[in-house]
Amino acid sequence: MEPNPVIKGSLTTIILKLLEESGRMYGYEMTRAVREVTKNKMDITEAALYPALHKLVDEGMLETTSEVVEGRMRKYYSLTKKGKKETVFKINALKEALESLNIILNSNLSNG
Amino acid sequence: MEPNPVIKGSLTTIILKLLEESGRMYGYEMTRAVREVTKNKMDITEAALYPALHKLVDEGMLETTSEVVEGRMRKYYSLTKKGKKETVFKINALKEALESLNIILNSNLSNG
DNA sequence: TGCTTATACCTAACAAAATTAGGTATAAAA
DNA sequence: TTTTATACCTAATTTTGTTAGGTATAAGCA
Repeated sequence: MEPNPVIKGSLTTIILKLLEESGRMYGYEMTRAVREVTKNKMDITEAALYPALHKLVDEGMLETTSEVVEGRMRKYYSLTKKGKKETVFKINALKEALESLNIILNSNLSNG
Repeated sequence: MEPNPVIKGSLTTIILKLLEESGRMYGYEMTRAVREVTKNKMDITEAALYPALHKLVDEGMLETTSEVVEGRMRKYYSLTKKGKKETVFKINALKEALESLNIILNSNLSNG
């Protein structure tokens, strides 16, 4: 059973949501957290994740601090003030979009 | 209140779902149907829709019949046998992906 | 009559975002 | 010592949607 890819366009919002919940996380940790909470059904790939993280930093949504832990580098990301505001909007927009999509996927035109 | 864009990657599945429900529809009708069932919250643009329809025809998922109704051309689309099978898979995959996304958006790591 | 709105199809150029397919490096386990 | 896990990353390509149009008919309004 292969995992679903991330629904396109939702990756940025997923990142923001994870950071809103956790305070700070590093990239690799995000990939594991998503696998875990979705029981391996969703997999965010590192090749999509890292560029998305860098873009959010460029946009002023995230800030980073780097640490070396057990001989390996970790780059922690956290929300900036601007990022916190944006997170609220993005999550609401995505939730609304998901509701619309659910209406279509669950509609039964012949009965409704 | 501007409508949400379609969640990227879901347009194909939306088309298949509409045709599974309705049997046959034409492009313009699909844009109206989506607006109506979602109460104007989702808007599928014709510039995204028509290329997506053509691609599905190329892939053998849809077949078309053209008619002139009230002086205007209508191109009706319906699912092929292959398209019907594919529709089941695509809808299930998208529903699973939405469930995973909902888990993340509704997760409260501090309480869970 | 002329203008606008609704219906109905479409494409080209561009941008955004993810995929494919790698690469580097350390630590731990087999 | 080879593999697995951790941890970062990029380049080229593909997929998909957006922006910004175009064509044409019919109906409604001024």
